[in-house]
Amino acid sequence: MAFAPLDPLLHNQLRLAIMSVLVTVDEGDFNFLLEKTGATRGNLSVQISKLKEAGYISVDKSFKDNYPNTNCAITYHGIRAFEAYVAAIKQYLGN
Amino acid sequence: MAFAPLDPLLHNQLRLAIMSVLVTVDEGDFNFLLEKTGATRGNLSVQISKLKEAGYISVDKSFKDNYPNTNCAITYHGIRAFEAYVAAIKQYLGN
DNA sequence: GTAATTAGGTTTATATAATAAACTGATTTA
DNA sequence: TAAATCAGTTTATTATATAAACCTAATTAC
Repeated sequence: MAFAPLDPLLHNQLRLAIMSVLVTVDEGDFNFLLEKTGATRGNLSVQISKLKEAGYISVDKSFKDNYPNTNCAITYHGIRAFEAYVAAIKQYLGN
Repeated sequence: MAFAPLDPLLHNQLRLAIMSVLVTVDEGDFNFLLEKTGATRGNLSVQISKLKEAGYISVDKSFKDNYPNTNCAITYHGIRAFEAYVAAIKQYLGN
């Protein structure tokens, strides 16, 4: 039982938090994620981009009440990656 | 239930693997950790130093059969930190 | 006996990454 | 119309992770 490698994209506090939120709600916008994760806007923006680029989440940008609105949803691929990460890191945690 | 911060020292694959091994065996030398973690010597050396500097492990360097031998053991402080990390990251993993 | 190899590590070089600070552009309020 | 707010993005800087190169002593091969 060697240690499985940890997906570097998910082995980051903020990106993992984003995925952790999205895996339960299936949809959430920028401000929702901001509140749930406690991140700064800049950091959240960057990490959303990386998750999108990897295909772990889908990002829909539109306008809502005259303001830009960035809506995020986890993808099937993202769910699989998240589950794989959870299984992998549990090997490190004992029990 | 906001996300607890993850101890940056433990939120690293190799350092977490080292701690994961040492928390179960209580003592292991460089080659033992090398085999268990699958790391390179350089990386293992660096990460052992960081864990030692943080007081998470104690390191005893001696000679064994004419060769240098680096023996590592987890400290009480290290056990506490590991347990705190486990509790914290579980918040991210769901369930 | 000395050259090459192995053992057990350490040091350093570099590339990547994480994060906050600064910026942008539109909207609303004073 | 000036100032403040909203919703983000871009960039600049610092830190980090990792492998490659290096080091010293011991052993083996010739």
